[in-house]
Amino acid sequence: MRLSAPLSPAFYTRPATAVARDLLGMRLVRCLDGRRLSGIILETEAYQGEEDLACHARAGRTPRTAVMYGPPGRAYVYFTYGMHWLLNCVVEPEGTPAAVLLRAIFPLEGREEILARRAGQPARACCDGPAKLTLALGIDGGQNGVDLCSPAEGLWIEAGPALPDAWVQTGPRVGIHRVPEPWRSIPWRFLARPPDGWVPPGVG
DNA sequence: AGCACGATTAACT
DNA sequence: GTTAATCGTGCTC
Repeated sequence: MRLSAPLSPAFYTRPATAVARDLLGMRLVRCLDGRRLSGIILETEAYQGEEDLACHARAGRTPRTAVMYGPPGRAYVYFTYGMHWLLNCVVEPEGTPAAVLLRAIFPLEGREEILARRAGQPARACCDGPAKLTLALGIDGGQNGVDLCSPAEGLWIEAGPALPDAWVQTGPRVGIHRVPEPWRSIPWRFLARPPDGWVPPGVG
């Protein structure tokens, strides 16, 4: 596939756990006024189906969850705690509500602007949380529903360096302590831990 | 119409 | 370890 091409719909038309694992190492790209910001995805969580009581789709199809019922490869951006925007990508075929939450990136392009947007934060901690990365990349409710398989709307995901399984840890999803078992403990969090000093290849 | 709570973060003790 | 900030959403009355 062409370099710098958004991942195709086929990538997203799969179970949330598979997409969540394979998104590790991919490059999240944000275009703002012609400037390109990007980072390597290092942490994700899978949310799959109405049965998954941690997934917003547990409430069925509502105005908020409608995007998750739509075509795969769209952004699902929602607002929480009265102040934070969180970015997901919709997965599974249309009609099947599922999404993958993006929780952390390794800043690459536009590092200066990213750090400026995260003023006061050390570089190491500037994008290591789901609400931190949306702030760092200028993502909010305006991006809800955008097509991540097209560069037209300034937000997409490209191929990046493959990360070996040895670097990937799994565990329970974060921040859902009120959710009943087995959903509270099911290991649908995927965290890449590259060796110290690792820098993604092919970047200037 | 009212209410409890949230896929969080930063700043506390 | 604890807690305030802050408001959309979904549920109950």
